[in-house]
Amino acid sequence: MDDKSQERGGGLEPVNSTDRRVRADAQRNSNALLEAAMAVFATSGVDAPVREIADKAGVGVGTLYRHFPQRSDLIVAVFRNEVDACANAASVIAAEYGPGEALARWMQRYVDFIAAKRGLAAAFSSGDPAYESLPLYFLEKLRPALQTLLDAATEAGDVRADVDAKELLFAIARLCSPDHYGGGPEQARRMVGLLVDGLRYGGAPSVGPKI
Amino acid sequence: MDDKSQERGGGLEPVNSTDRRVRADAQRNSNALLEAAMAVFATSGVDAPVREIADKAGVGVGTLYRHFPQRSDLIVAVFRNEVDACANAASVIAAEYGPGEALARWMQRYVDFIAAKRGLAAAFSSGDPAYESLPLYFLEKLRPALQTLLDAATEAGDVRADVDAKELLFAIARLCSPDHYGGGPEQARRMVGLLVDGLRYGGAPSVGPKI
DNA sequence: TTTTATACGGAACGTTGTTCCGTTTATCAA
DNA sequence: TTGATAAACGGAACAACGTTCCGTATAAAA
Repeated sequence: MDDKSQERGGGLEPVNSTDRRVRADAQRNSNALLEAAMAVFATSGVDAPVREIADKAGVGVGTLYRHFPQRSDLIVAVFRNEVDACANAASVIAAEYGPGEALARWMQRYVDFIAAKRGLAAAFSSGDPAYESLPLYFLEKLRPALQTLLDAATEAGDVRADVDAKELLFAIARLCSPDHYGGGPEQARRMVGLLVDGLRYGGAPSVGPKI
Repeated sequence: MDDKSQERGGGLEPVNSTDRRVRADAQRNSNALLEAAMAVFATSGVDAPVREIADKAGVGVGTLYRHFPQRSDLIVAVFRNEVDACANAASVIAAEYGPGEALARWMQRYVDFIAAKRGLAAAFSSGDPAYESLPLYFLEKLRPALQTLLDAATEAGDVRADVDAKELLFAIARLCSPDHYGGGPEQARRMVGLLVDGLRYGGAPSVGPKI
């Protein structure tokens, strides 16, 4: 909506172009609130009361609402934060492992993210316009991350070339979906593992179905 | 949980085996509440306040809670009611049209139901144990209804034989899912129409992929 | 009609998201 | 270093919600 959101992406330069600098305690509290919200959402779910988050951050609710004018803003911030973390993990993992292994490991990292996001997913589908921008953000951050891993693995001959990063992201998200009544989270892991093996299958030789 | 739920399925014999008969006003109010809830949920969504429903039914909140001890009970009742309506529509439509046409028409009826259920779907995935029984109810009511239509259409040679009713139900539900970012409800209709055409395709001749 | 179990209505309670405002404090100019 | 001041703080207060409670009204049985 409005662009007065200061440094939502977690920037570390608290300078406000025309005004004073952002006060140190404000920055500190904002970070504390984000961390507290992350922890509370993880333990008590997204429906946890804001007071619980404010308490955990050691601030009053007034302060909470100063930084996150609505409850949904807090949820959005946590989501974007975790999307960023997941996207950033790609380059870290890529620096540590070979292309094929890196791809597989990041996949599982992504599954963890989706599984954690599960509680939030319901909120996103609630029709609240506050969450409208999230799918786009999700795609813009995660697609390039995965694409880079895919390209590297493809060039190394570890993985077939005919897979679309976006489709892969959504396919995995669906595999983790709870609509498969009866299947637990380990089923999701198995399915995703299968998917990754499928990617590896057509690695160097160009066999297999070329849809 | 407990089985003191009197006549949840909409039975019309208000006799309580060992006690007195159910009071007429109680039955009347219960029906009024169910109808009001259906209307309110359709217009204001499942998050509509209970007072709004009580008002629409011309009843106090105390009466509402006498019939539906928890908010979720009201949602469950509306859901089951609409599942019943959708299931019952099958035989009505079957009596009015030929097997193939009946199948196609009921499909669209089912799509309408799923679309209306959309708001409720989020609540079901919320992990609230109050909704645990719904998927089973959904399947137990709707699968036989679709199976009957499918059998008739198959026997008439209008439709191929190698389709599972349960899978079809879930497939359509997924086609109507909002996760296909950007696609509106008309896209769902198109996709389902495509699916129905696919069923018709392998009708009398047994060609086509036999997965 | 009288009786009585039952259902009714809506005030009242506890918990939520959100707002408000008097108080505190980090920053800047002197 | 030291006021001045804009900014941020804390938590009481508010509105709206789901839910409970209980005095009152009433349909059904005697």
